[in-house]
Amino acid sequence: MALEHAILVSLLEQPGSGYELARRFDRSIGRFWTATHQQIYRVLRRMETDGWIAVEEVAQDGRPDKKVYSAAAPGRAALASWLREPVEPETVRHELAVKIRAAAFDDQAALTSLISEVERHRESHAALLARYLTGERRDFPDLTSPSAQQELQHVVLRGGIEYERMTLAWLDDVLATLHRIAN
Amino acid sequence: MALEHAILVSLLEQPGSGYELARRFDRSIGRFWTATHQQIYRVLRRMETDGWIAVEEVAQDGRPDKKVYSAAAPGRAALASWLREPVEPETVRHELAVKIRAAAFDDQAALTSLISEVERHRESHAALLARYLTGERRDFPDLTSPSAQQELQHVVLRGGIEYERMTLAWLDDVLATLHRIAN
DNA sequence: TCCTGCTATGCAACGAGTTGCATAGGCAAT
DNA sequence: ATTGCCTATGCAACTCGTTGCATAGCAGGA
Repeated sequence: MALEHAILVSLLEQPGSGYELARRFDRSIGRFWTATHQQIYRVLRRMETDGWIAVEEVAQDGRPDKKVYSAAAPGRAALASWLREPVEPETVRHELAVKIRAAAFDDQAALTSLISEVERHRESHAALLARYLTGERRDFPDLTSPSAQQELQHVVLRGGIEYERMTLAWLDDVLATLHRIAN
Repeated sequence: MALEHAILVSLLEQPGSGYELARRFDRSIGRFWTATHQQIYRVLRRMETDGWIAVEEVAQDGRPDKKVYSAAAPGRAALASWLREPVEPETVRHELAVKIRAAAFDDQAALTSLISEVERHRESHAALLARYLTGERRDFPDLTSPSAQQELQHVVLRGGIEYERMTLAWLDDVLATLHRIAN
């Protein structure tokens, strides 16, 4: 279980409310660990009960109040001991790959609809890659001596960028293959 | 939900028992859709109740009996309508990426233990890539006119191969970065 | 002989994750 | 004026996925 830990890392990088965390998970972190707002709120409450995080109620004008969370000492300790545990292999759930193999057992129409699905998929990966690259230029300009935190955030982002590049190239391969079959 | 569909595809490619399916999921399909044997048995029973698959009890000598499942017409129909639904974006749960960012908030010892974790991770990806490449040579020799099924299986495998190559390169980048920070 | 490991299936309990819905004020556009 | 969207938090019900355990026969090695 690592949602707690992903939240702790995010709060250490920058304190925030459940809502803000949910949006961060939709952006950068979310590509490595997805979570909905309900999940986040539930886990935040548990973490607060366990003393892993501290809360501060913040009144805002023009907007509902929010609870700003930040990592507390027991949370840091929990994160430290988790860091020393062995890493589990990443789990991938690639629905598209299953569909591609499924297309062998269906007709021409299914192939055509799959092609447009793959194209749509390709679009969204291209858009995400563009967003990553923009973020990289903004957040990681050439520095003579970046901090450890920046270096680590950057290498994870580079992983995302390379993943998207690889995926785009593979989707092109998939499209070429589907067209060859459908000809 | 796509475990049903992944099982259907696997049964269409080749009928088999729950146990055999579990092993297939540990091999090829498992890298695109993971499932434990308990999950598989539970879903198989549901699919049988719904008439998606047919069962045949097969006695074996020297081994326990097994139930060999195969896809039935309603199952094929369910697969066909699923194929026409929009694809959801793949979900990735990349614990290692979270740990790398977490390392910014811990000490030198954590960094050292993370480095050996990344190296172990790298080993297993290298081993998987080797297995994929062996499988590719075995299952997809140069053919003048491969079947649609072969083409589709092959393009999915190429995706796995490229994913592993990309991951290996990234893990090297991660190791270089971690060493730079630890120096 | 005992221990380990493989084939083969399954139950029970729990924890993780999803879906639908609810509240509630403010802002912007139609 | 009403509709729709954004911030902000949360409950309830459900399904999915994991973990631990159980059974049971056979094979192979210390």
